[in-house]
Amino acid sequence: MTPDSGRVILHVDMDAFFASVELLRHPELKGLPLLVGGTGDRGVVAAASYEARSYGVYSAMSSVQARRLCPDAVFLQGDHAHYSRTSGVIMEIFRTLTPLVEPLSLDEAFLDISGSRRLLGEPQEVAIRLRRRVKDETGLSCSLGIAPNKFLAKLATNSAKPTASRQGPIEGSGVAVVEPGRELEFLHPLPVQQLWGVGPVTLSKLTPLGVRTIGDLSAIPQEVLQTVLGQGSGTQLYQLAWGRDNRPVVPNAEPKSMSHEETFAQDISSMDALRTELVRQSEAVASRLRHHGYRGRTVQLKVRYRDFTTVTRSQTLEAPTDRGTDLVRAAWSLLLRLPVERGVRLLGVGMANLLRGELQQQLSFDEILSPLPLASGGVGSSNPDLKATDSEWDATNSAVDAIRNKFGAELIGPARLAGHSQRGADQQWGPAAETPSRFVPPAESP
DNA sequence: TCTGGGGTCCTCTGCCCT
DNA sequence: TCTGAGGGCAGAGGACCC
Repeated sequence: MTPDSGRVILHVDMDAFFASVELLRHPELKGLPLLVGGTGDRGVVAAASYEARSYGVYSAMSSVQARRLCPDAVFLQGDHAHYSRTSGVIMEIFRTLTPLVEPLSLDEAFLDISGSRRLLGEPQEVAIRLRRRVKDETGLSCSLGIAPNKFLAKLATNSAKPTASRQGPIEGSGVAVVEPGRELEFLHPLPVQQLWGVGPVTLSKLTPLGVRTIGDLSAIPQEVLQTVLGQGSGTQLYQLAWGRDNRPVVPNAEPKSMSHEETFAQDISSMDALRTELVRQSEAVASRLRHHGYRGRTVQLKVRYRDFTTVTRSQTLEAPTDRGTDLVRAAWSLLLRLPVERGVRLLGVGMANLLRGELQQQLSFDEILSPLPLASGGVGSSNPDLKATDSEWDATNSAVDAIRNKFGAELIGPARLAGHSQRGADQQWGPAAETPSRFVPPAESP
């Protein structure tokens, strides 16, 4: 028996979500191998239809490799905004069941229905009804797992999923239940890679210990795992191997960081071009911070070189900020300390140490000693004698956000970005190809 | 043959202070 | 005054997840 007895956790995972959403917009593609993701040579597959999966293509595979394995696949540049809207509709359906809904990503969520058995009925019946409702209201299929905790519920979902074949998906059970008291019977035969936290590196440390299944892992003393994997990971994996996971379903988890990063179609070695990218990304992060009502203290810079070595640098500011100018200043000083001549493949800017809500703004020395009226120099003036104050920056940012909300993000921005096209959310999975691999008619607007 | 973007969490190291 | 131990914190990087 696990300590989780009494809880009823539902895990829902949409089947091939992005690909299925595209099939609703392009019904003529039904039955064909379909890939969604970054169509360029540096892109990756975000989702593959079950027909495409039967060729060995899976999500996170490089687009080049996916094309090689399945040259006839239709490859669509993803439309993140559309998937996000569809996800919102699905999450609202979940919330009619219980307020305890924790989205894991656009296509996955945990629901805690522990207290609702009398109201909703037996968990399996609840899951079957929910699955039918999602299908009726969105046209999309999902798989569900029910168990006494999150970890087991998610594994249960995997066992309920459809499988791939050249003829299309072979239906799974759709709903799988791990009954209380039978957790280990379900868990221990599974391969150890199915444990949360076991990736290639951890697997390579476990294999010499003779660990193949979760049951094998559970037989290793916890102290040995702590020695091999570290205190935290060793303890966590041992607990999971015994089916123990008491993490609650958290409906509104606060973000710990926000970032924006981009792989370029060609490597960049010019400082001027990198500065432009840095300004663009800093503005994007700052805009999101303000939109969600956060400020942050730690600015992070990420650089990936041509040879794929990746370095990160960070700087903690004296006061939290949500201003693009502050991010640019800190990120630029970090970038100046790195060699870029060999070519930068990816650049990223992020903010961590987030704080919520309006904060008391401390006056800067500039403001105390020489407050300048906005009209005298204007915000962002390059003349140091005409520097804008903090409150002027905040007022400007508010105005810019309002204009962007009303007319679009491209309309207004830093002078440095004038004439540079803004990168859209549809490049989430890497740069797009200049020409599509197969012609697909544009989707009609919803 | 390569390897996206946006995250979280953990570990290790070096520095500062007591 | 010097030195070492230990705690707290920031920074860097690795591993992992969807």
